[in-house]
Amino acid sequence: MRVIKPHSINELMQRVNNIAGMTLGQLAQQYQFKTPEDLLLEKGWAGQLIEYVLGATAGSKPVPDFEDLGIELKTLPISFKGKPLETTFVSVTPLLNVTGMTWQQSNVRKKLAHVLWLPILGEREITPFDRTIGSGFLWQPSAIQDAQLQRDWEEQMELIALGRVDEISGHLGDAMQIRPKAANSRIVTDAIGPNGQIIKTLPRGFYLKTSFTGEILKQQFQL
DNA sequence: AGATGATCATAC
DNA sequence: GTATGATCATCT
Repeated sequence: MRVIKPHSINELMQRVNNIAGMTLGQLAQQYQFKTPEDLLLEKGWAGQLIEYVLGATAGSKPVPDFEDLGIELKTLPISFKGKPLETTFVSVTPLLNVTGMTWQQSNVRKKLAHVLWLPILGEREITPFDRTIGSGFLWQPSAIQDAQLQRDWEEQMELIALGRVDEISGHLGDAMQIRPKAANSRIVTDAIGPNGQIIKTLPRGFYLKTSFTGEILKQQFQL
């Protein structure tokens, strides 16, 4: 038995509204999911549970979670104060063949074109079972937000194009940063080196900083 | 405390 | 290794 995919945005949002206020544990029981004691070994558990419950279709394919609707699902752990507790992974950072790439055609922009944010009260002192699901909402970047992301993307992708990937750290970027995205720090992938040669480096990913997602929450709930 | 760097599971 | 889902652990 699996959940059938939602056939409209309205249907999707009805499902989202129906799970608001429930705990992850309640939801997990209802759908025969096991709830881990902690997320040490299952960091993606909440996201995968919610995907299943809402009828997401993508699996591990590089397409939006709700492909037909063009919507990407992102769970967002928040504190008691309603602020994001973690950065939000967006996509892997391309390190080869980046000359000529544009923000308009980037994977980051495509991923963030239409996002279903689902806040979850995720303080570490709350066991996964008791974490409460908040009110999910749809979001599309404003012109200002898009420009903000574009600046960060272009600044950091330029360094990569110039063969300076190893100078990149999480300190760069106003709204979006580049950080490691790998099973461990010994994993390597190809990138452009300082002299234009191919070098081995740690795989990276784009992450939205908590200040940026915090503003998204603010704009949504402070109205 | 908050942010950066490191890491975990799974499918292919 | 890459892509999906992210949070953990450590340092400042």
